[in-house]
Amino acid sequence: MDVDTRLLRYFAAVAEEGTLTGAAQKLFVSQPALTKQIRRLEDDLGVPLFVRSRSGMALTEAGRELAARVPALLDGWDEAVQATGRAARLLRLGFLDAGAVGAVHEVIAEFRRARPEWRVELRQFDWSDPSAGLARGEVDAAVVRLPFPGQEGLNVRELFVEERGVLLPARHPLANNGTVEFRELWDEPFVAAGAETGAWREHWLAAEEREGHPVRVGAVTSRPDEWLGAVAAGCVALAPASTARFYSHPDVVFRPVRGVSPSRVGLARPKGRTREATLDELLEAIARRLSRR
Amino acid sequence: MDVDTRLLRYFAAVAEEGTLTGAAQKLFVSQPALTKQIRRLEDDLGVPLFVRSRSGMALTEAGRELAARVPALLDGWDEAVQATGRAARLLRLGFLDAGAVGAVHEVIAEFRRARPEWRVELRQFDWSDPSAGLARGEVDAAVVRLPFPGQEGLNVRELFVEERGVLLPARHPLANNGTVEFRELWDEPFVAAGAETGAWREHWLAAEEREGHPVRVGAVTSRPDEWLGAVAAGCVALAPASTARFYSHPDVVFRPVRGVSPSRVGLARPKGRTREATLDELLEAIARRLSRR
DNA sequence: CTGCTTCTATAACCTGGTGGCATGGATGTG
DNA sequence: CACATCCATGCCACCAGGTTATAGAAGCAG
Repeated sequence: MDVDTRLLRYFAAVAEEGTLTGAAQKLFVSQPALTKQIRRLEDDLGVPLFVRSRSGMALTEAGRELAARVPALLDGWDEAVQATGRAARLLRLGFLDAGAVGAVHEVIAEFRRARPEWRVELRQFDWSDPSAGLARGEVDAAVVRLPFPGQEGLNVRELFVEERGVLLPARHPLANNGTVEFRELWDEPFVAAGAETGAWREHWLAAEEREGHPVRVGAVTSRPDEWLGAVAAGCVALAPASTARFYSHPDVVFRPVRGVSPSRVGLARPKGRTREATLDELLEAIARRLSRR
Repeated sequence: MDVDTRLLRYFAAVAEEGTLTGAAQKLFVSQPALTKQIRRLEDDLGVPLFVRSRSGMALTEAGRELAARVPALLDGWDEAVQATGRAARLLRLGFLDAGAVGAVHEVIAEFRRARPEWRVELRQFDWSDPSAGLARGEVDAAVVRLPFPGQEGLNVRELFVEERGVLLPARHPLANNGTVEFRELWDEPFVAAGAETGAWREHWLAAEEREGHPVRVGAVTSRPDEWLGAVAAGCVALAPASTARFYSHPDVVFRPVRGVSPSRVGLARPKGRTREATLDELLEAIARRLSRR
């Protein structure tokens, strides 16, 4: 019988979490999708894995047998992926926005000179996965924005802190001010990340700094160009200061904001994985460079 | 990064076989499908796994690393599937045609009385997989028709031998004869299994008994009802004698044939897997009953 | 008892992955 | 020089998997 490792991750998440709803949030998928997948797994195996109830999903005996084996299988696969990367002398780095990556390109160029036999791949991820590919094991390490959901399962090293400002349509009245008070933005329509990103979405809507004032969501997007487009079309969005340097749009302006917490940039890698010395070397170099700011 | 175990089996087959074309036959898929899948695996990993040449596919260093780990992962998964079956007291048997299964139903009924806590699931597979689900690990054991491709990788025990005859349209001139000479059928349009089944297809077209005379394929099908339908519509097809007892169609008749080898029925199970005592017990009972004929 | 909350299940719809067939291109071989 | 044997590509059909919206069941508070 064939399965996708994705399905195994789903199963493991539900087994651990005990509810579909909860697991769905951690996995960045909708609850109905999980319902269907878990049911399909049971159908394929011909064996019930959970007992459903109002309070959630409890493992059956067969489910416990499976749950006992799945983590090792997933780890085994991740290790195999890592091994092919090692064999091919490839290091994969994930990132979300050009701002956070900043001087990383220079570090990589130096690294390349020092270790010409290695290749470094820099992959950009969209905001549907705030872990920049780490959650799914698609990269060896990632430059991330803290905080994000799933962070606890990773090894995260904070690098630096950056003020957040706001992107405004060029014609917006506040676009003339030097600095904007966050309070003035409370009733503006915000660009938000997808609902599946939970706390990450909240953080970029600055839900905590609103003193209970409700959020108006004007657009939902997960990619930088759509994001700028939405602002040009009349929405507003919080953004780290570096955004102003790396992205630009004729009808969008960036203004500092008083009253929102800063954005923290970190370097993340999987927990407790076998260490690849060359990767450590690169990450160390990146950390040194970025922390300096 | 997520993969389907199917993709891993594909990779393992190509790695072992050394050619896409050859592996495709063993896997019962088309060669272009394999080409695409292997390429996708390489793209996902961001690492080339094979070096292509006119003579086939040679593993790269990274490919060897992967090939060294994949079998263990696949075995691990199969074992996990088996474990859930054990925990749920479930035995899965695959079969292809009602004829070969014959008295198995009675054996199962007896077994059920003796071990009421166990459940036996009898699953029918179509001819796109002559191993009746064993190749993909979908069953614990299977009643099969020998020979079939992939047989070497399994533990096969021959049970009995059964003459093959021919299914003819009722209005066919030969339908009046008592026994048909196979030679008389050489130019008839045959119903065949899909090209992906290789030697299995050949065997049921009796390619070896034609003394080089070419085959005329009148229809391709993988399911019993389509198969009978094709015969009713004017094709002919070889079939084991038991077919006459288990399938019937108003416009189709069965006649014995002289000059084709008989069909051998066997009981197959995965090689070198941990033995489940209860499964052994059931298989032993089936073997005893079927061999008696 | 009623309304709210918190679970899972179902329905309708959309998209992209996966496979099949037919065909092309490259490269040794009789 | 034709042929056989590989792998790659283009086009098409289908289904698995996702999303949103909504229903259904069951505790819990007033």
